[in-house]
Amino acid sequence: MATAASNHYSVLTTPSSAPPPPHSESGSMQQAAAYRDAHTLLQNDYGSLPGGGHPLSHAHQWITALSHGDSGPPWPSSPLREQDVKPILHDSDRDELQNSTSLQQQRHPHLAHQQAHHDARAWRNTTATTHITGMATSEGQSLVYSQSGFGLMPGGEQGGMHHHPLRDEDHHSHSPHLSEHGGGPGAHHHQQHGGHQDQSDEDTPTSDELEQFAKQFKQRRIKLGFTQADVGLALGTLYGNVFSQTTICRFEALQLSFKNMCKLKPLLNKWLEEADSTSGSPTSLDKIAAQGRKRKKRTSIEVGVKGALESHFLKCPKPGAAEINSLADSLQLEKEVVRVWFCNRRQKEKRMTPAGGQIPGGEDMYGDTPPHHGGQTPVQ
DNA sequence: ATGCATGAGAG
DNA sequence: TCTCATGCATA
Repeated sequence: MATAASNHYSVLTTPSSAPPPPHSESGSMQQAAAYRDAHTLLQNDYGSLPGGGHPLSHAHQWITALSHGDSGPPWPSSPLREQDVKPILHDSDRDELQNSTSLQQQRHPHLAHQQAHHDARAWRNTTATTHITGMATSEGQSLVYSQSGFGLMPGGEQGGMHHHPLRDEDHHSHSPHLSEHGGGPGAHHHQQHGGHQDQSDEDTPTSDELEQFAKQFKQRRIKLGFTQADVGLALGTLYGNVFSQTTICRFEALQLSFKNMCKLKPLLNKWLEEADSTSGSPTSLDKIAAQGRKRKKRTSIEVGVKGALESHFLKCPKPGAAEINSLADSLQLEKEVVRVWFCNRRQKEKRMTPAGGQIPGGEDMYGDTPPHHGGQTPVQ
């Protein structure tokens, strides 16, 4: 296997002999899939493990602030309309993926990071309903949906307004912990769909909206027998924007930024429609060739070192070059590794709530304890 | 599901 | 250099 690890970058899913729709029965070997020695066979097996098996111990949700006393949703109705999707094409894409013409049709350099300050919203912990009726038998579900929507763009964003100068930046001037809402008042919570639930794919969806959609999406996806990886590839086939299992997973787990969620929602929504419409049609669909890429092997940071890093992070989330150098030296890690670690750490802090971290009652490092909206069932 | 990594864009 | 979006590789 040693040799294998050097190349073949997954995506070998090409089981033309895809099994029939798992509609039949359900709840048979659900979690089994999660532990079966799958990776020995396929690597993209992970997609089939969600279901009733995962404990979701980490319980995502970015709670961070924004305890608007109003009934308004935690998220601001940011004017994000541009759904410029960025196809995954880095350097290897054009090399290895050049054959799959359908892909990357558009690549706006102006992706921009108008992320603004709406990533630290309070997602409600509504992981409930993790039930899975159907089951993704295997990743081999040769995506059975016609490519009807091929080439069509979501929301008509391609129309030409996928690009607005909106950009607030994170302004890391103050304590990085406080993210954007500097204390509440600055909070931007207004949009409230009081009366009608728009959001079909246009209009900025609300946090609640996204949450529900994500949940529904996951359920349907599983019922249809698709894995997260399948969906990711399907999106590429349908719109030319390939996404990885990771992204789909994060979407379902609501671990993306608000803007990002909004951007992906329309795509996933369309996919759902397609998949649903053609759920019975045996349309073959070859997947994109694997993307060979010589990526640096993931550095495994040992627990002890991690602890040290975390300690430093608590003290100084944004260490300077000097600090990083010192740390790297102390921990005997590459400077780059340390730097990246901090970057990732910050991102993590921004997106989700550190499991078992500062949520309630405890000491929330953000100086803002999110009020647990009573009403929804806790994680099941 | 998540950790570490890459890369684009802005400062 | 940081943030932010995204993903390979891995637990």
